[in-house]
Amino acid sequence: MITIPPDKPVLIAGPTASGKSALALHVAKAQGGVIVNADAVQVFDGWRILTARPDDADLAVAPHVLYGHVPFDGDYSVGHWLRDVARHLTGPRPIIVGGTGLNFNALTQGLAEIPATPDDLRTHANTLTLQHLLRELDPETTARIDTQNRMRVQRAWEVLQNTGRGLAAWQDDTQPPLLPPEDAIRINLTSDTDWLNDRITRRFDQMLDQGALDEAKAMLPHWNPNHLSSKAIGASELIGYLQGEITLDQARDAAIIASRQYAKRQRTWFRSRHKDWHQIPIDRADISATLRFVDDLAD
RNA sequence: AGGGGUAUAGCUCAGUUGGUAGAGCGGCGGUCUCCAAAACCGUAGGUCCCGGGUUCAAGUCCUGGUGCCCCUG
Repeated sequence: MITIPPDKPVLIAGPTASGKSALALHVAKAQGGVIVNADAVQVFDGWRILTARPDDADLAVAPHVLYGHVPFDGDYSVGHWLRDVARHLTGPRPIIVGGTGLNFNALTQGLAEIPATPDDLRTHANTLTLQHLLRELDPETTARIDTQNRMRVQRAWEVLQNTGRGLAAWQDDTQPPLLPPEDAIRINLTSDTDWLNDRITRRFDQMLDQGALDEAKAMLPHWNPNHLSSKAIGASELIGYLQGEITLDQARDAAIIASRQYAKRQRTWFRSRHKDWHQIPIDRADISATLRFVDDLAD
């Protein structure tokens, strides 16, 4: 049998459509545990098919947590996730799976504990120009961030405004991680790019077959591109089709391209940050062979 | 068959009064400690359909051909 130490959490990271969830499910089925979502978009309700959230059959196989537990119009971020995931580190062995690198980073490397930005401050910040934000930043922080990246600059500005302390100073005070890397079995799924791109295409068509359009129709009355859940790849594309702005083919192509680009970003992130994780080439092994590989890791 | 139009980067197109070419998208590489399925940065691609001509010089003008589109029969 599989001999993963029963108490060590399992971390499974990999690009979109690489088969992370299937692997997590197999591990859970074989040796128990709770599957914990580490994906930034699967936490939201709504868009279940489009975000490839586990279906009823999956849920029957193993307990799943942090999937669809946030309203589709709700707010969420790494901080929320870290607090949520903390509650699942003490019970049955968690199998933490997802494609959001920032989440794994916060979990295993730590995240500065900074008071949340109040809504009205965020709203106000949204109206300011990049130049204005930069002008009011502390030099320490300015030197550390990408000053051309509006979102990073605004985040830094909000922190300084809200707390009176620079983001750099906060980051320097980052506490030890909730889950040190060595305390977890870390699996990083890799694959040939062409292989994955093909899977991305097939998966989107599968989503359409499974009723992604009906899902989009159901979401249409509530559609608001500003909702975090609206960032799900394919959402704005399918809504655009339903609103007659583009053809279904165009929506499909755009969604597939966006997925490929997302996968590329994930690959870049994992390549640089998950160097010391176990690398599993998922495209060169079937699930059972991969499971044996996982099994070997624990020896 | 006749008339008109068009042919420039993988795709859609720009190229001013002739001075050997650009953009957007896509591709590829990278950054990123609280919007991360986000945001951002960098980079490689072109025998300008083919042949001939005018000219110091042609993507740009003339001519023959070919492909595609439209109109008329």
